[in-house]
Amino acid sequence: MTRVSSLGMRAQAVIGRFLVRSNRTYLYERLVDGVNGVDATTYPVLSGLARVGPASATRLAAAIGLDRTATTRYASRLEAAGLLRRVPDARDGRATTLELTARGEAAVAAARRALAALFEDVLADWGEPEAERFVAGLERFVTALEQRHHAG
Amino acid sequence: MTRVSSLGMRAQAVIGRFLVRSNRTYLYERLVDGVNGVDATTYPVLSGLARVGPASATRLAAAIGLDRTATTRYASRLEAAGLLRRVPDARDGRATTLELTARGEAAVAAARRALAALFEDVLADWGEPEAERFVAGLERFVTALEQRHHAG
DNA sequence: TATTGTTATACTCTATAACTATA
DNA sequence: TATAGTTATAGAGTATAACAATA
Repeated sequence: MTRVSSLGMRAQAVIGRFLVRSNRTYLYERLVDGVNGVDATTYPVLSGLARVGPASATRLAAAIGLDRTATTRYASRLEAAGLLRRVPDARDGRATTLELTARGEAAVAAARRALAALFEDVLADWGEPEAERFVAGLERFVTALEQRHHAG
Repeated sequence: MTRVSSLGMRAQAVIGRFLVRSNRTYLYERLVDGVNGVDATTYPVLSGLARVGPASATRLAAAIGLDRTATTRYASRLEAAGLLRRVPDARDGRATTLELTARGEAAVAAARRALAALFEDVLADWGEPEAERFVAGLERFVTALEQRHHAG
């Protein structure tokens, strides 16, 4: 036996399937479908802002794993679509705070509902405790992965 | 209560975290780290070919969710690196079959082992039946998602 | 005429470099 | 001098269009 058990191999196989381009594209399409002014490129900015709250472009960029120059450009698109606004930081003349407008909040909520409905549908024929255990497992798994990532 | 339960919302939240760019990049780096001649761009072609077996560029492209023109170009890179070869199709003069070389097979195996080791590590402090249940759940979940996708 | 592989081209995403204003 | 935001630029990925060869 090698160090890598069959469980690890099964995990990499299924996660590999999950991460293939066609799947990601499918999920992003479902996510932004019918949400005006948002696409797969700008959604991470919108969603990240909803997650961390009002923030500077630099801080938001770090949170979503994107360069600050890309972040500010996508923020401009969302601003043009009326989904976020820029407000000057009163305590630092250099800084600008990005924050969602009411329509931006609504757009995020709609996108999340659409994705949640899809997953709800997928889990519909699972036993309730089974589905609950699985989602809890996902939360634990992703959190552990994030920690490993941030640890370097 | 809306149609979207909190479990669906929890699922979309955690999968959203999993799919963020920084996480995907991290996984792809781990995946191809130290595997010569393969990067995040060409890996899907290599891996897809391992999954479906020898195939034409057109068929492989459909399997990995990539355009056939991109597929054939990335295949050329992998060919130059000695990881796959092109063989003419005896029954159809237009077609070319892509197939992994021995080194290509070894590269895929190495990449998969690297990713499996990471996941193994993440799951190491889970109870064994818990980890097993979770991976089985993932397999069921991803399969259901793929079916929904292919259904349209 | 349709399809396969391939190349030419154009578009988008994203990072690095450069610029301006403020600390 | 360093940092925030922004814009200019360049490199990479990927699709559409075009082409040659074969069905």
